[in-house]
Amino acid sequence: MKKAKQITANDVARLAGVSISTVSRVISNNPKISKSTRMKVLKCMEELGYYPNANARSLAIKKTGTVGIIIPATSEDYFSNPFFTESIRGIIKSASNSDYDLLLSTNTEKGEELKILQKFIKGSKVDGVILMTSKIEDECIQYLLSVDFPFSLIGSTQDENQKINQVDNDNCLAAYELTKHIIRIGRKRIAMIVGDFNLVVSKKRMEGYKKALSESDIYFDKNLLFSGSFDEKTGYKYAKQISNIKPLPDGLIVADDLVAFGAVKAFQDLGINIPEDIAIASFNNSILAKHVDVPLTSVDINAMELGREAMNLLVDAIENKVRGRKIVIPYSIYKRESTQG
Amino acid sequence: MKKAKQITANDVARLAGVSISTVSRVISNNPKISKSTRMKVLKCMEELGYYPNANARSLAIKKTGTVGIIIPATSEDYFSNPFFTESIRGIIKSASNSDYDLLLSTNTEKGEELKILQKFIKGSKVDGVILMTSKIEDECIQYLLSVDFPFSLIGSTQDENQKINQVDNDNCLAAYELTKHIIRIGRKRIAMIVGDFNLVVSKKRMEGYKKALSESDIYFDKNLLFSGSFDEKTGYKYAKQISNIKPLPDGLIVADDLVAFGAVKAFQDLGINIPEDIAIASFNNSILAKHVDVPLTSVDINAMELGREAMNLLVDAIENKVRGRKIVIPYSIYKRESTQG
DNA sequence: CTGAAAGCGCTTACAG
DNA sequence: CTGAAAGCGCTTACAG
Repeated sequence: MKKAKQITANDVARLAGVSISTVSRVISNNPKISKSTRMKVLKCMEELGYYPNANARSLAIKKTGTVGIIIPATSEDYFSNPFFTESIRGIIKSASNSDYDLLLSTNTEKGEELKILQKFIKGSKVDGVILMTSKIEDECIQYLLSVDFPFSLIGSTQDENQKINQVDNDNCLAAYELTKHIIRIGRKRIAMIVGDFNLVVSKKRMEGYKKALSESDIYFDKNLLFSGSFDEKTGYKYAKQISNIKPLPDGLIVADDLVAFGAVKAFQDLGINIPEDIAIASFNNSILAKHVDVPLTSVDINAMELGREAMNLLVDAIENKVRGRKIVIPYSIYKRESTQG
Repeated sequence: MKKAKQITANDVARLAGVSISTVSRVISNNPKISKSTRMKVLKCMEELGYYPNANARSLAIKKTGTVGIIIPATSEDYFSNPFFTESIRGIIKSASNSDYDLLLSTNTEKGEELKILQKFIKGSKVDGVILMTSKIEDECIQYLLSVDFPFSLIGSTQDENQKINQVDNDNCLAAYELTKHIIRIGRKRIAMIVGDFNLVVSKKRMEGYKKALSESDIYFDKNLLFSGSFDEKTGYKYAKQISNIKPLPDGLIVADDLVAFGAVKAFQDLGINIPEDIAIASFNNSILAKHVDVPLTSVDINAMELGREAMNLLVDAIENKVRGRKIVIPYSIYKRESTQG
C-alpha cells in the first residue's frame, strides 16, 4: 500500500470552494467566520480526514503545543522509583486536560541534560519545560533563567529569591517531623542516608534532621550521615557499615523505601532487629513500604500531585507568563511497625 | 529579560559569508561541501549558538526525528506497574542511541488511543509509533496497517500472518510452564486471574494454562477463571471469591505481582495458608515479589528488553521499511516460597 | 563545490 | 466576513 499523500488545507479549501485563509481561520476558531462557511469547511475537513500539519503550524505561529520533560541522567535509579512514575502520571493527567503533548528527554549520560534542554528549546520543539529534579547550582536552571524560557521545577532551589516556578514538599519539615517521631519513641543515635549530596532535596532533609536533633539536644554526628543513590544496594551497603558502629545507632532515616529495604535486609542478615535494635523510617511510601515483612514508616510525598501541579504551573508560565510561583504540596507520614516504640 | 530572537540559518550565512543553502548543507552533513567552508560555517554556528529550527526542518524534509509512544487508556493500573516503567526505560535507552525523541500520548480516557494516534500521524508529529500493548481487534493496529505507517508493538496479535512488527514474550509457553510447575508440586485445582479479556496477552496465557491442565488430565473449570485489572483490589476481590469455592482451589496463577499481593492479603485475612492451602504464582517479578512476607514465584518478562527491542525494531521500520518482524524476548521463572511443594 | 529560487503547509496583517 | 500575498525557517533540484 502506498503512503497516502498528506491532505492539506488547500485540498479542503478547494473542496469547500473557499480560500485557504478561510480554512485556516476555521481551524483556529477565528470568530469572524460566518457560521455557514464554518460548517461547510468543517464538513469538508471531516470528509477528507484532514488534520493540520503540526510542523507548519508551529513554524507559523511559533508555538508547539508540547512541553518537554527533563529526566535527570541518573535515570537508572530514578526510573525504577515509584516517585518518578507517579509524577509522570500527574503530569500526563494535567497535560491531557490542557491539551499539551509531552516530549521526553532521552538523556542517558551524566550531564547531558543541558544539551537536550538546548536542543528542545533552540530547536523550537517545546513551549516550556518541566525539570524533574534540581541539583545545587543547576546548570539547566541557570540556562532557563538566562533565556527566560517558561519552566517549572519539581523540587526546590537554594536561593528562594529567584524567578523560578517550583512545586515541592516541605522536605525540611518532613525530615524534621520524621526525626522528631523517632526521637519520641526513645531513640538517641539516629543515622541518616540521603540521596546524592548535590541534590537540593538531600540538603533540605539534612536541615530538618539536624534541627530536630539539636532541639532535643542530640549532638549531630557526621559519621552517622551517608549519601548514595536511590536503590537497594545503597541501603544494604550502608546498613552493613552502620552495624559496625559502636554503639549501634538506634534509629535510621533513609531517602527512599528501596534504600530502606536494602537496609532492612542487611540488618536482618546480621541478626539486628527492627525496630527493637534500630528503628527505620523512609520516604516515598511506595507499595513496598506497606507490604514488606517489616512494614515501613514512610513519608508519602504525594508525587502525583507534584506532577500535576508542576504541569499546571508550567501552563500558567507559558500562557500567562507566570514566574516565581512556589507551590507546596502536603505530605503525610505513615507510621508503621518499623518505628514502633 | 526579553526573549532572544531566534537565530536562523540566515544569520549564520551572513556571518560566514556564504549562502543559506551552504549552511543548510553543512547542517545535513552533505559531503560535497569543501572542508574549509564547512569549518568556517561550523565555527559561525558555534559562535552564534545556532540550532536549526526543528519544525522548519521537519516541514521541509517530512521527517520529525521523533517517535510516539501510545500508552493504553487503562493507564491508571498500567502506570503503577513496574512493567511499564521498565519498558519505557528500554525505549529511552534505545532512543538515545538512535537519536530519536519520544512523544508520549496523554490519553486518559478509554478509547482515546486512536484519536491521539491520528493526531500524531496526520499532524506529522512522529515518524513512527510504539504501541505499549495490544487488544484483540485493536483499532490502532488496524489504522496503522491501513496507512502503512511504521510501528512496532510490545505484545502480540492473534493472526500471525500480518505485516506487524512485534516484540513479545512467549506468554503461552510461560503460562504453560508456570501451570506445569504448580501441577508438579501436587496441585490439581488451579485457578487463574488474567488481565482484561480483550488483551491478547490474557488470551495467550489462558491458552498455555489450559494446555498444561489438559496434558495432566485436569479438567478446565471455567468457574476458576477470572479477569480484571492489574491492581491489588482485583486480587483481593477474587481471592475472597475463590475462598468460597468448595473444595478450595489449591493453586492460583495471576497476571501481575500486584494482583498477587491483593490475593495474598485476602487469603491471610481468611486464615488460608500460602503455599500450604493454596500455591500462588504471578507475572512481572517486581521488587515486591521478592520482598513481600511470602516471597512470590513470578515470571520475569524482561520488560526493559521488550522496550529496547521495540524501539530498535521501530527504527528499522522507519529507516529500512521493515515490516512483519517478530521478536521473542526470553522470560525467566523465579520460584519462591509461594509455590513451595 | 556553491548559489538563487521554489517549495514544505500553515497563519495573519492588510485590503476590501 | 473573506481573499491574495508575504512570511515562518528550513531543504533540494537545478544551474553553473
